[in-house]
Amino acid sequence: MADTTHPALDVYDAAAIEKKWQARWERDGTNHTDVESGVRPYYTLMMFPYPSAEGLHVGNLFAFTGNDIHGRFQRMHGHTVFEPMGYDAFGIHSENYALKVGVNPMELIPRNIANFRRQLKRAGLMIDWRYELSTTDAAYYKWTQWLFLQLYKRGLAYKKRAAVNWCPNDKTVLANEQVIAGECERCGAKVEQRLLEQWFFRITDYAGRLLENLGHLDWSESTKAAQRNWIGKSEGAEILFRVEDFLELAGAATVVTSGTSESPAIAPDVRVFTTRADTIFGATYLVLAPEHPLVDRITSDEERASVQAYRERTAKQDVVSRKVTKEKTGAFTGAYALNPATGKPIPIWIADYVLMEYGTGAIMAVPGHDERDFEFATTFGLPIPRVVANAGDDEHTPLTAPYTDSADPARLVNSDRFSGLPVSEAKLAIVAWLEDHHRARRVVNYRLHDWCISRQRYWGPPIPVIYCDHCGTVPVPEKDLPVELPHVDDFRPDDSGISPLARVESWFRVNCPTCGRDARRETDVSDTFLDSAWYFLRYPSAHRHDVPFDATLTDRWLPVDSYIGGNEHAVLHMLYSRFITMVLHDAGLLPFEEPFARFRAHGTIVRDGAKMSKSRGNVVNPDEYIDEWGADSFRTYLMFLGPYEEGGDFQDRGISGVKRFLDRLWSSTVEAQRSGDADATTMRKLHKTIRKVSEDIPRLSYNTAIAAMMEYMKVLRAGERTPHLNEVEPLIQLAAPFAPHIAEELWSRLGHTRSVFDSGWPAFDADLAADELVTVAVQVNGKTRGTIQISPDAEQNTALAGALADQNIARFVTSDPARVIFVKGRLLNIVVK
RNA sequence: GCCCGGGUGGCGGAAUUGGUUGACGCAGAGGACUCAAAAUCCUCCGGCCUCACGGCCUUGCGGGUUCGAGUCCCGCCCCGGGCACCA
Repeated sequence: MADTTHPALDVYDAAAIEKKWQARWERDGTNHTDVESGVRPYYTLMMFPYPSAEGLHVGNLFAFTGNDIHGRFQRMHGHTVFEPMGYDAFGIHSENYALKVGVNPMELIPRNIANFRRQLKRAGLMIDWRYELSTTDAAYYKWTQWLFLQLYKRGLAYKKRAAVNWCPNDKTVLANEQVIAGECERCGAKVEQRLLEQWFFRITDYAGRLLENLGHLDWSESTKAAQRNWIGKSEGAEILFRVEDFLELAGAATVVTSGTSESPAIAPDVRVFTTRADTIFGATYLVLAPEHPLVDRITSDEERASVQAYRERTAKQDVVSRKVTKEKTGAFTGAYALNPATGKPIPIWIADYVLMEYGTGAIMAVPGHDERDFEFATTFGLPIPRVVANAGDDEHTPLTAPYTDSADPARLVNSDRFSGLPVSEAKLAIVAWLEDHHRARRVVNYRLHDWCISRQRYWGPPIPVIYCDHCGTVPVPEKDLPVELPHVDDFRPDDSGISPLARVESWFRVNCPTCGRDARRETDVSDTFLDSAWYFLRYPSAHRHDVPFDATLTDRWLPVDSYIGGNEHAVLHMLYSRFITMVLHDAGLLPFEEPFARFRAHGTIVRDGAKMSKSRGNVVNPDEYIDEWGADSFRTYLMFLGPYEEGGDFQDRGISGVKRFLDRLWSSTVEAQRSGDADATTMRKLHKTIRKVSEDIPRLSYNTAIAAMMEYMKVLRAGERTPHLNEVEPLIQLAAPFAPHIAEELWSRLGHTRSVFDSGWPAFDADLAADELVTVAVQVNGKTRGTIQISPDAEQNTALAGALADQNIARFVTSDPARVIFVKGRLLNIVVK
């Protein structure tokens, strides 16, 4: 094919020119990034897709196109832009599909990827395909396993037996993040509780930093808010309650014989966490989580049977319904503790509304000022004293409902010498007072849990650990990585809670790397979120086989300059990525601790007002639309249908407007080639458009940028005149990020030999954009009564004179103006009495 | 319950961040071209009143601040998303 051959002479043939330019870009390496030494590197990243069998989703394309426009815009501003693509191909989703069709994901995934690649190439994205990666390649997951080892080395990976979320349908453990309202995020099955040995990452060690750093990240507010919620910081105090009459309770004999380091002879303290230390005078009982380790020691003989029964009952209950059920149940332990504020004994109960995982697993119950405690006290007939009063109340006003306000008018009552203090002051004063007696300290708690990364499944990177009877848990030496995932015919999970890999003896039987004796591999694989928690580090170094990420390249390209993705990953993926980055930073392997300098969450696309779903049959298949309208129209329409960060409504009819715009761009260029005259009005509009588009693209305000170009198109084509080349050329450049193929085609037809993406960005000239006359709105008493045309820098007097010359305006000015407000070039408001 | 978004014509959505509400597009109406249709091009297009000039109303609801409020403040209602027996 000769370069000079144009697919059609004067008609915009999208299919032909898109094919032509995709081939050209590939041949010329137009989209190649000089990763080693390109000037002003700019890393635009989009969340990599899971390559499903259904093919590319419009949601993906919406995200990628938005990112691509931003990247192309940066390139036209002289940056070396790196826009890589990869596949998040491990995980339950792929595996379940593979099970359904009965084909090993090792065969399935490459097919899906090939289809994705084909679709992505049709969309005309500025991807450097030489850096493509898949998390399922051993060359990639070798380093995912390496990452595990780094965390292990630093004491951040540990194994514990824990009650975990078990999905009976997918037959695997789920992270808390993957349980939505008590159901499996993937399949919707009701999640159960199971006790299994699991690997965890100590993300809770980083809770404070993960929260703190959010303050200075340039991210979508919604994403930051979601992370804040998830981390769930709460500031309060831990207070010690001494168990009363402990010796009597435990029985003197027991105490003497078992007087070890545990020293049961000393009455134990119950440590509680509270954010309302101010209400301590109203704490009339304590509640421990049923699993609390102290329960056995303090339970009296009379209550032992009922306490035991209650504990067994809760243990059987699944994690979910325990948290959702609001009815208060519990059992009295027979023990009492001393309230350190009042010095009075209060009963100790156990109840499932207190969770062992949060705080200290024990609370001081203040039924008067906490809804849950109020319910509990009501159920069991416990006293409900008032220790906080509102403006109209006093210490005698009975409580018919819990009073939980802590804002201003609320003051302490019935609280000894603290009575009368506002809540916030009382909090500090009471904690300080108890602190002096070593009965309290200020504490910060987080809702965040450690990250469970074990999966009893097949389709993931094996966790690189070996168990040896002599040496214990031995991490696989780095030189032995990757621990390759074997091809297994029967990869179905079962109820055993053990990974399918445990059935492959030839694979898991190994020699201990330390002592050489018989040992066995860990048969669990790691969570997919670990794969995606570091992929952005891999892209620039995708060609390096000796290191996960090259120091020089990393320094050049990271942190990511612009990250775009869906808010469905606001918590999981984005939080884990930040955590992993911080860990690597602390290990001295990265110079920064936040991976994404700027993040914008894109919105979701619905169709005809309804969420797209297979069952509803309203899923947009990109291939069909690209076939019918061309990628340029499709891309531009996706960007036009709503504000990028909010998404929008995909309506089939709407795409024609965008297509018409591109048609007109085409014919205007063709016409302009047959000469034409430059025109001041058009130039003025052109420069206004350049300014608008240049401002809108960095803000991801793509819909208004396109609207601005359409507006310009109207002016350009107004009347009988033929447009001038100087009026059209810059428009081609402005449109190029949105519709790259047609832009390249028209650009080359105008005689340019280099890509439009290397042509720079049209300059905005304020002088050329300046209006000769502006329309000023004239109001009388704030109501618009007309407009006047005046010079943009005309003063108030001129404007007023002009306004009063207008009959319709003048008739509302019934007396001398009491006041005149003038906003230059905008508005004149005449105020009359 | 708490935390983020959002509510503007028949529809998708604009609005210089306190200054002419409805840009741009879709749908609709009328017209030009055509034997005709498609395509293309032009005009109109929030509601009510008026022959018209023009007037009144209108940004979820109710108040307020201001010369002026879609935009700011107070109190509500509804929709989408996140968190939630987290002490």
